[in-house]
Amino acid sequence: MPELPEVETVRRGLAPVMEGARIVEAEQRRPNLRFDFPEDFSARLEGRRIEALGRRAKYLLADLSSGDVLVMHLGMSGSFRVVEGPDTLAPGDFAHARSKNPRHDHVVLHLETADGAPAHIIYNDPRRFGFMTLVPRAGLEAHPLFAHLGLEPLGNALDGAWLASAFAGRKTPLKAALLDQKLIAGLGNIYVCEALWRAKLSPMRAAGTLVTRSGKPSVAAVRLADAIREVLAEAVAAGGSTLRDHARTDGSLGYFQHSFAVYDREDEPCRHPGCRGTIARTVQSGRSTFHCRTCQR
DNA sequence: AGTGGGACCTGTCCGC
DNA sequence: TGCGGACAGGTCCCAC
Repeated sequence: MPELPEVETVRRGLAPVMEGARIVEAEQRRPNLRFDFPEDFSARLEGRRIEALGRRAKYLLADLSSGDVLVMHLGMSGSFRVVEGPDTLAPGDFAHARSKNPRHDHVVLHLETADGAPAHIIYNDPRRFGFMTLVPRAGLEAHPLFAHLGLEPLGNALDGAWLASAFAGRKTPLKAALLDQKLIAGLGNIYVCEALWRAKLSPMRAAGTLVTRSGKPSVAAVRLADAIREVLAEAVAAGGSTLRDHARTDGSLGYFQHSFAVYDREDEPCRHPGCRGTIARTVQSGRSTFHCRTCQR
């Protein structure tokens, strides 16, 4: 599920249960996901208290009382479910509590919440492109996973001037530049397509063309920065997008997919007022790009 | 520097 | 119904 809005939605679902909770048992059901788990994964979790659950780009970060940070990435197909109460998967559980495919439940954190109640956090990931690891808080920013991560797009720093300077001199297409986590961290295929459509910019246009000769940000750069912030904020407010699986930790669905203007809308009419174009699907760096050739320039 | 391809995995959908 | 191929929200690595 996971671009920034989906990861933030997951964070908001998990935080009320995880923050302040103690990890009673960490059940690791296979040796690896995308990467091997650390050898002492369970031992470094059990008995610790979760002090806060944060997010950086598409990573979830659980601060532990030990000084470690539990780093979690959902890959393409990772999801979390929360089950409250003493029995994890008892027959009487709500439907969402049972996994559609329990064989992909790879990690289960058994918690005692801040209120002293039992709760269970279940990580399911059919494709196993996600991963979890433990990193000391002190060295987190310098860790290879984070050292080269770019700007957080919902922070205050992303504006036209920043975009124009970050993209200056780059001949790579806007689509590729926006997907590059070293520049902006958190965008993925869907929201890049959507932001470019909102800004009426072609995904094929060279990223470096967003700068004017005077060095000031172009109108296009300002439009794009605004579009990125708006589409992400709206998607977060909608609980993210749910394409083919549960997005949220209580089993409910995000609904931003109903607001897609271009993603997965090949051959459908462009939604910009007055535009008679239709949405085209092309492939850029091996991934589908959806855009309107008529109004995106 | 930039691009294209393949790799990592499983599930689903579509056409024959 | 079965089977093969294409495709999927991410990222890394290698060859040109």
